[in-house]
Amino acid sequence: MSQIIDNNPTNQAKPLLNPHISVDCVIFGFDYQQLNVLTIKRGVGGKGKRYRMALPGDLIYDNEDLDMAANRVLKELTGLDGIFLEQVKAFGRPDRTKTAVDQEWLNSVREVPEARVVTVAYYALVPMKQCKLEAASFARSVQWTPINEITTLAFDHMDIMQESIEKLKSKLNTHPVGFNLLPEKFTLGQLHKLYEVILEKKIDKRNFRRKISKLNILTTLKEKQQGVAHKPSRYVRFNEGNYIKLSKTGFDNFSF
Amino acid sequence: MSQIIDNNPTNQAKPLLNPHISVDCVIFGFDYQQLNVLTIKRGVGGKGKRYRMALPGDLIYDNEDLDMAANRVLKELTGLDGIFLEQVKAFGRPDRTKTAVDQEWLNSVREVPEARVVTVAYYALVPMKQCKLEAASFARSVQWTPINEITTLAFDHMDIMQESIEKLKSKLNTHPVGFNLLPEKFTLGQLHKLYEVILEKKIDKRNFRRKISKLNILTTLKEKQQGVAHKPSRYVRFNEGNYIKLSKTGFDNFSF
DNA sequence: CTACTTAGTGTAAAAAAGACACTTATAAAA
DNA sequence: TTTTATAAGTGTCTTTTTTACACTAAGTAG
Repeated sequence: MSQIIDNNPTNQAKPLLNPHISVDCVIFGFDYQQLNVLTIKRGVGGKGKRYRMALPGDLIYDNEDLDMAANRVLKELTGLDGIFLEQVKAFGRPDRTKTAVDQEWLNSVREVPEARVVTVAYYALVPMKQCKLEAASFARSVQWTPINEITTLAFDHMDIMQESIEKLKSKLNTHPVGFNLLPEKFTLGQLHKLYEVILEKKIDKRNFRRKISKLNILTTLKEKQQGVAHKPSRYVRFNEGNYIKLSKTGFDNFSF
Repeated sequence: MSQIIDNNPTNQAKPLLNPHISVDCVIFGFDYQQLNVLTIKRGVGGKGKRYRMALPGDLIYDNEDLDMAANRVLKELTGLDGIFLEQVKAFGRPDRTKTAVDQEWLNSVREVPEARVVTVAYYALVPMKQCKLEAASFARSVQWTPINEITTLAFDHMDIMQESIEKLKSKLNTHPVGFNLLPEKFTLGQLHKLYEVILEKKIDKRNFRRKISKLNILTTLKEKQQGVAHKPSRYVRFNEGNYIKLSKTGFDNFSF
């Protein structure tokens, strides 16, 4: 926090007094095949078919906490509340909004388009099927995009996405947060695939199952998978009680 | 980043357009006994002996990157450059500067004391002995304070410090960054103590030494400790080459 | 020369990780 | 109805890592 102002006259202090502050959200979804991120398309310049892909985000409101702002953006796009959401970090390169295309869009939408914008990035893990995507007022469209098909994004959003992916990976190695990407009932095969996709490596099936089961956070249901052309799996459910107990003591050495 | 403005007239959007942005630094030092943090004292109200302890920080300058601002604060206080410095996260509670004492100080020092201030926290690891502490223009004094003697700080600086300590702990369990808190030459005993102090637990000496030595990032020097009332230790030196090689492949399972 | 202190070292047991292959239940295709 | 294709589900052995544990050595202080 800024408890300091440089009031030494020999230092030419130039405190930045009118920046903008925004949040941007990297919203992850898993479709049982690959990892996806919610992207929005925005018109550039306001007319024609030109558009630009970006991460969803917004300026923070007066009296609004950063976390609240991120939750607001998330809810506006997906309709979902109470989602796993964690701050990544702040991004504040002075030139991060200064390319020609970025400025063109800001001109059409901001009162002070040249203002410096510091953004606070968040990542969220949502059960993809439960999302009701709704193009917010600011976006021409919202869509899930597989992460390896995202090659360019507005501003420094590629950096933000990349850092969020790294954060997700390391989180997965210390906390079993993958459940947040799955519906209430899921199969161990789906969870296994999820880990392989996010960590980008093959994981031995038996070793995976052994390790997960030792965590004691899954309840196996009676219900079986239906309509699959192979031996159906028993569904499991995430068991919050054990997870919370476990969270407190911590599971430092959980990693594949 | 803020690529979104809510231009839907039914939503009463209240984007925050004149916040302040600052950086705050949690600067860790190790005196071979305990973990210390650099704190500053600031006069409150401008007269008398009343003061308030806080973390060092400053408003960011125009055209200054966040990392640069944190490095600037760090250098101003310690005289040191090229120090291990990592962002923790942004803190932005709307009321984080709103207590009476906090406002009193802001009144004496800010043009817009009631402005909302979002701060970006950093933590730094410095070799304590190499610091030449210098009270910056904004601070009445600067001093090292053992972390367990810090009970109150201005604003939300206690939260910031606490989260920084957590971050340091988990960093130490995945990356051997502890070296940054020690001078160029040090002993394994000192490093051992450092781990015990930061992680707040006893670590078996032989197991500690084995694990560290497997990392292959230390070079043992011929030089011995002098003037100690016990068997002198051989000094070791951190071996950057191996560390960098190791950093790339990552040492996921490094934890005590 | 005695007392005190930290340095420095190895081994055995337990736990975790890694490698590995076959049977089973279902749907789809022949 | 038989065959084929697909993912589910399961156990053991080997290697690696972790943990627990105790004595001798080299210096200073008194």
